[in-house]
Amino acid sequence: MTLEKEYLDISFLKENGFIRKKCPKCGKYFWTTREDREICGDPPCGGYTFIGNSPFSRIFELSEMREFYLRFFEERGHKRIERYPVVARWRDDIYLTIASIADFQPFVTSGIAPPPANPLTISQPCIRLDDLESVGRTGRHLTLFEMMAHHAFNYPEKEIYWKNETVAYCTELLEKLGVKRDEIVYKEEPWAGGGNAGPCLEAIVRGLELATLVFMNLELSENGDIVIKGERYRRMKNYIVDTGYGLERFVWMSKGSPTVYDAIFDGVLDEIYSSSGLKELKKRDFRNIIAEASKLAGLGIPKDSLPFEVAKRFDMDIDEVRQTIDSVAKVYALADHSRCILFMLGDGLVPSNAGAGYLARLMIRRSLRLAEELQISLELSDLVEMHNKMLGFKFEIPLETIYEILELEKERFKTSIEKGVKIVERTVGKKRKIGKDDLIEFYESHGLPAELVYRIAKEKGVEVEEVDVYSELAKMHSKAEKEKKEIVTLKNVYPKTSKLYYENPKLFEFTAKVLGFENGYLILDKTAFYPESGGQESDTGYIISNSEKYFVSKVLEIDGIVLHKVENAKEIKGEVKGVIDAEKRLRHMRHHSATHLLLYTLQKLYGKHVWQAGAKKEAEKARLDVTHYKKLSDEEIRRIEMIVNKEVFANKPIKWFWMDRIEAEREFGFRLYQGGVPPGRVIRIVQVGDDVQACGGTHCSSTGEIGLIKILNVDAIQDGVLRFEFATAEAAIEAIAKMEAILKESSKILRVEPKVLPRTVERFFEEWKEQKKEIERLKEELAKIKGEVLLKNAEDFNSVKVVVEILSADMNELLKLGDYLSKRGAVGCLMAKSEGKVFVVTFAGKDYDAREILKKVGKYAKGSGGGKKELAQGAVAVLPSREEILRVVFEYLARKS
RNA sequence: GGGCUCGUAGCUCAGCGGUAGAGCGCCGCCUUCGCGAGGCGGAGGCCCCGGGUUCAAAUCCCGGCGAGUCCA
Repeated sequence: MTLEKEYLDISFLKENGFIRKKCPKCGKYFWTTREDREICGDPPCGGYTFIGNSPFSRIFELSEMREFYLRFFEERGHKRIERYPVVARWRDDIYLTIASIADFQPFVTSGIAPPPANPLTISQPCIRLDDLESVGRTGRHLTLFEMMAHHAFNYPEKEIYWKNETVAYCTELLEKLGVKRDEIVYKEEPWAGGGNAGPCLEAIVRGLELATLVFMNLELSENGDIVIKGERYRRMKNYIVDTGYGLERFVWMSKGSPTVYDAIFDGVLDEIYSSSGLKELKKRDFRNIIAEASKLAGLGIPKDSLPFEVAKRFDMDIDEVRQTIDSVAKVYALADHSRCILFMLGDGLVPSNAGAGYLARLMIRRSLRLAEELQISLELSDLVEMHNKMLGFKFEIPLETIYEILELEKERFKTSIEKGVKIVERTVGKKRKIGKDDLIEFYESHGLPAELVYRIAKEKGVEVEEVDVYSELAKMHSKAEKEKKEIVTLKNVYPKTSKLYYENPKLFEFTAKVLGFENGYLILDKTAFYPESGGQESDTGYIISNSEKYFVSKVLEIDGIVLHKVENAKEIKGEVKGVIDAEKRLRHMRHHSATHLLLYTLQKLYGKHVWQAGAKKEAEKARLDVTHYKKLSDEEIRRIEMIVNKEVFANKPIKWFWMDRIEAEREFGFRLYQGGVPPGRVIRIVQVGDDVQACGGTHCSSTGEIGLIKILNVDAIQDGVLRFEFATAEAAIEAIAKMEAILKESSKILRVEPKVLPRTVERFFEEWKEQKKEIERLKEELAKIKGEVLLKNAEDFNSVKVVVEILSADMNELLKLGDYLSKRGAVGCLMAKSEGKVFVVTFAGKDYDAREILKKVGKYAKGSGGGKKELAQGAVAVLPSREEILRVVFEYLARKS
């Protein structure tokens, strides 16, 4: 089945003079009111024809356009919604908000939760890094853009509006902006993404795609009957109007500027140009060149051949054109990237070497490199400040924090490059030629762009293999595989388990009805057993059935059904009694409440960029991972410990209640979702002191019950993420006792008071080093003295001194002695019995080979070894007599001379 | 989350199975009226930690810890 008929039933199009045509170039269908229009006009089937000639009736700035759009839809019954953060904290499948619909996935789109309003309109800043390389070069790509949208969520029992209304709105909006109806092209293009799909119309005006109207009515399904882009889909019960209008593109079209960058970054571009160290950028006549390049890019001409085409048209030198385009592209990219960075950091992303934070670091480093290549005198923070002023947006993170992060990142990048340059210089100094593998290693392991390697190699006059490192890397990474998780599946269907612990976390005994028993897992109608979730470990305890006691070792939850893993049970039926290990549960509860309190304290002390990045609550200790851009000193950690404990001592109440998710989000914001986003229309809110979070865990009834919070350790698990390990109440006392025991034991061994332990240990360590050196020196001395004696008593072979001796010494001493003798031209063999084997050292002066002597000895006494010509070492299994060895050595000498 | 690189003297690093090295810095001496420069000499190493292989491990293998980097 195809989607074709989905387009044919849009009666609005037919009733308003649109006719369906097939583009002879791309073979796709499109709608237009003009009989004489042949092609769809979408690049590459045509080019931009609005540059320098806008179809709009007036010019719009970003904020004017945004307001115009939102008001247009407000006036047509849509509710205006505040933008969501660009960091998609409510999603576990994507790091960044890539579309307005991403705000409502997965719970709203799947029908589990209601939308915040219906229909609604929003202007959602989105970040897409897929086409990073194109930014600045094509004239239209941006890493951050605002997707203006109107959405309608339709359900089987209630439809808001569907295709006709959507196309009508789009047409009306464009006409209101001055676009003639016969300039509008609606191109059919099936859409798929994020597990959903559906028919889609692209609204194209003069070659530029201004909006995408998606009619999302399909979902991924293995046995679906509709195939789009190789995946199978089936129809959804609910269906969604998902539109996307590019704010920046609308502004661009209104101005008819050469590029989208010229339309939206005007002030910033001027600043970059005038502070640039490059001469040609300070001239303004290059703008025609750029306009032409942009138009050509819009025609779909590959970016590599752009300079050639432009040079042809302007009758210019191709290298000059290439250089100009290259430099200007860098200016554009820098303007774009710095705005993206403002949103990333402003919405609380902390740069890191892994995870979401890496994306921020990537953008910052690219920008720093661009700024350096352009030799601009402005700092990254200056650009960020300009964007911030122009936008007039409110960000959660204060600018001062953003500047501090940028400064730190700049320093990090600098040291990393300095280090890298050294590595390259070393390699270049050693090798004749730098190959493909070297270039890849430089980039992947040390973060060094190929351009830098070329430059250094050129300076040193070393050849470098000509390869496209980046496409090589892309090839390597495309092979990545995905793993599948294993999950427990149930044979029968059960109702959701009623969770008694939600209302009373101190209920440790209960009775319940058995609904099923599969694979050792017991399913009840209700339970007080807490299943593992939210980082809180599951309860353990007993199930008593017919006066038999079964151990419950693990509890988990699947789709609202709680599974109790019961040990050594064959069958359980009827009514059972559940008994929970109360001690363990209480410890979990204290750790859980303490985790909330610690996070709250950290956010209060350091700022809103502090987010939970993971947590685990066990009986002995708990851990909390948070994002923060700096490491903490010991003093700071002690201060945090003190402050968080004051919250404990203040004995503030802990409350939990159910709340409408939309209302909760409105009242408390997204900071609710520190531990992830719970599904459902109504969510459980836990208030620990002044902290509020969405949480399904079990908690104490007041902060005082936590007793005491002892921070055991803090370390960085990656750049930008700190891990706090801590313990509460009994667990804290246990942990402290453990430390104390270690201290006591250590001081007992040294027979000192714990408080002088550091000093004593230091003294011992120093003395140990001192004595080690002394022993070394004495051994050296001893070897000399022994050596002298041995030389005096040496045998003689054709005036070569031969020394063979069995001593009591260790390997080190034998070697020193052997070395001494060898240097004095003696030949021979030393042996010593030690540690259950016999060490052998042979030496041979200058004219013989110690390794050969060792071989002979080894053959005679069952052993092996090796070394240098002058001195060799090894071991043998049996200890021969001195005479026997002497004979072997003499035999060797006799054969050699 | 996954991959890769690196942990050796105070610093920058070499060595990559066979008795731990270089340059810079530090200390002393010579030279100088003094400083600098130069010359000579010296101090300074749990070769990140823990296992394993081997006659022998800084070096090879496995596991940790730490630093860096790329990708998702």
